[in-house]
Amino acid sequence: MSSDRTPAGDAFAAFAISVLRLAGHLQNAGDALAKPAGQTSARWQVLAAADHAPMSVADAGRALGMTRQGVQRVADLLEKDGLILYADNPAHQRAKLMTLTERGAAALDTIKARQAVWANALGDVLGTKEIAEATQTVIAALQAVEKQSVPEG
Amino acid sequence: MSSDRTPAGDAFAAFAISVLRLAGHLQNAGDALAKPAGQTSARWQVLAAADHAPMSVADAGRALGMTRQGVQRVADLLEKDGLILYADNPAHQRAKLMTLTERGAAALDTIKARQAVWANALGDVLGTKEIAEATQTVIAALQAVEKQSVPEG
DNA sequence: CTCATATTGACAACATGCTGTCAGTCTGTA
DNA sequence: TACAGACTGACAGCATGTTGTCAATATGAG
Repeated sequence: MSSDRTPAGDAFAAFAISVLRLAGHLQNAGDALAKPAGQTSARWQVLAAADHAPMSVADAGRALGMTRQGVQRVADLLEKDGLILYADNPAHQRAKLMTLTERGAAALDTIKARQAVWANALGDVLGTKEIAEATQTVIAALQAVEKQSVPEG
Repeated sequence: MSSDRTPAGDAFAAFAISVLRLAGHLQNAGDALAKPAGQTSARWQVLAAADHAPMSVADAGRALGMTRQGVQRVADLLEKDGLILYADNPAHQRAKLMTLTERGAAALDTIKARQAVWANALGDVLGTKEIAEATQTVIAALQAVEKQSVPEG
């Protein structure tokens, strides 16, 4: 019947399930890494974007692959907690630039240090070469999934 | 400084970011595959669990790596839409068994057929061998992340 | 300069999944 | 049998991120 999968299809389906499971664990690990700084994965991502360069909420959304509305909600919470502030943007009256406060920078430093310890340990366990090769396939899959549209409804 | 990452740590961090991005795309693809059947990825997962064997909401939660509360919400929606029904469980008065209705089975078949076409195409593009090797590393990472606890707060 | 168009922040509604809590329902042990 | 502890469904509340919509602000073509 038409719903049978080829061996290659089976392999990709198993790969996809594994990737989704790993992503769940990585998400949890990210939350755990950010927790001692009073943050979460989502807040950490926005802090990191603002640290990379002062940028508007919409900019950060594009950089993070999220909608600007989603970033906006997190950024408003970060501002309320005093981790970022909205600086005037000389080039745009409405689109303020998110910048880290001292507290925000300190929180980000804490998380980065913890993340380094964690990533170094896992890198050692798995092996640099194996990780690099798997990353290539993951990136290839990313591009293929983006390009390959889902079969028409 | 203590937050410097080793080459292996850099490799793992890049790998993690790629995996998280791919997971997002796979999630979107899953929603797109399920959409013509009027379903979503979450509903599809619960339907598939109930199709594999009649099971309680808590059983499905364990099988899917989710909390029973999360499954419960989706399952209640599926029941309301007539895709599953809660059958009496001779072994437990409260824990009813989710079973597919005809409509539910039909929806699942539609999704499975579409998923096969999609997975076969992506498997062809990426290559069975490369996918299998990457899957091994992803699984190894899964086990390592589970085992490796995050550095103490 | 003017005006159609795109961009941006703000707000509401929704989907998904989590933790916490409670009261029923088993289950194993004394 | 009796009862402590585990399991289960139900419900509330929260975090995350999405789509849709609106008004204010830039931007570019004429």
